[in-house]
Amino acid sequence: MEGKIALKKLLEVQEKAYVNDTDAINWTEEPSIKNTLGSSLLSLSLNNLEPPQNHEQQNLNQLGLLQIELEEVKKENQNLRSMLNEISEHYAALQNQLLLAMQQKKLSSSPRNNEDMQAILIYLLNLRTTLKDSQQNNMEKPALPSCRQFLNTGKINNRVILQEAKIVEEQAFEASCKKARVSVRARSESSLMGDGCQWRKYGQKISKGNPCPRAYYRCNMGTACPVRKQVQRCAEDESVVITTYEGNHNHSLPPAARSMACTTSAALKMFLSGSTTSSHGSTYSYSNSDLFSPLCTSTYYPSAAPSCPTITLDLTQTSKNNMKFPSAISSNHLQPFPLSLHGQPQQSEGILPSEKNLALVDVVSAAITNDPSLKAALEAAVSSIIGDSQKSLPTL
DNA sequence: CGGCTTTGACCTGCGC
DNA sequence: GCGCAGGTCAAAGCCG
Repeated sequence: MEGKIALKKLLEVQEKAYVNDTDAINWTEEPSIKNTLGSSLLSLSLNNLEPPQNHEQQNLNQLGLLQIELEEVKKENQNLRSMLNEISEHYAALQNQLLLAMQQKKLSSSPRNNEDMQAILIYLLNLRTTLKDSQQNNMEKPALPSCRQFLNTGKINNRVILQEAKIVEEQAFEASCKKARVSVRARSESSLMGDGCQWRKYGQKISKGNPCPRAYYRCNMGTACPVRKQVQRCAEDESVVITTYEGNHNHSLPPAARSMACTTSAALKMFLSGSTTSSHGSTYSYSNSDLFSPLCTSTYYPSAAPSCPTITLDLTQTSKNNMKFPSAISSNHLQPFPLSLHGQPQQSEGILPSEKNLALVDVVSAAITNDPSLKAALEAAVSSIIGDSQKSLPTL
């Protein structure tokens, strides 16, 4: 009985040691086990003294059993320890993976990491190509730089390539701006849109399919300013005036002209950036939210000259909604944007201001406070349709 | 008289 | 090459 108790205590101690995640137990040095086992064996041997002969043999047998059991427990202990180590290793590995994943997620939001990712992609592509080539040509496995080496050496090159690509893109955009034309459709009784620039008429033609003549104007503000514009009434709706601008001003612009320039420039940028991904097909339309929502729409109409892309800003919907802009309101009511591409005529028929119109503009101005693009669009619309009431109105 | 508009002629590009 | 349409030129006319 005492031997069983001693063994039971031994197992309890061992179990306690595992639960407390203690190190290996030195069974010979552990005092509690040593004492328990010693006293148990002592009592066992004392009890077994009578009758001495038979009991001695039995005790020896029990001791042997205990030793065997002890060995088994030791083995189990070792197994459990190895399992614990394995689990600990897996836990550490998973923790590292988690940390890595968190770091990657954090870095992926930065432009620098995008650059690294591009470099890594290039590295992987190079790696794949090189391995493919070596496989196809039955070559030996080529010496490849490590990803880190590649990043350190190739990142600079990749950066240069990216910068060059950006420069080429910007140059292409500037070239497109010079060639591209911006057309503004506005509902107006006036033949000309007041935009702050001075224009000199140099020609007039009756174009095919439109009984209304087309007038040709040249910017008269700067010396040899290359900007030209065409003004023509819409054949379908003669209340709509189509004004087309071409070229860049080589002089400073008044605020009203800058407003229009801002809008046309923004529209042109949007169009040109969009054209890089969309084919120049039949009709390209921007949704209202793209540019001027909800006051007007912007639509790309295929130009008569395919080599010269034209974007049309359709401002006629504002007038459909009784959005008549009072002539007395200067575009300075709204902050002009410091962009310059196009400028526009000053001559326009004035529309007398009214309190209703003023209130309307105030409401709209308040509505667009948090929307810069809408602000620019409204500003342009105001400046283009208001015109300069002081100027006389030429007839087409 | 100077600046601007008008208007017919001319030039150029494109399609057939 | 020819015709057409769009774009430009320049002389004449108009206006302040």
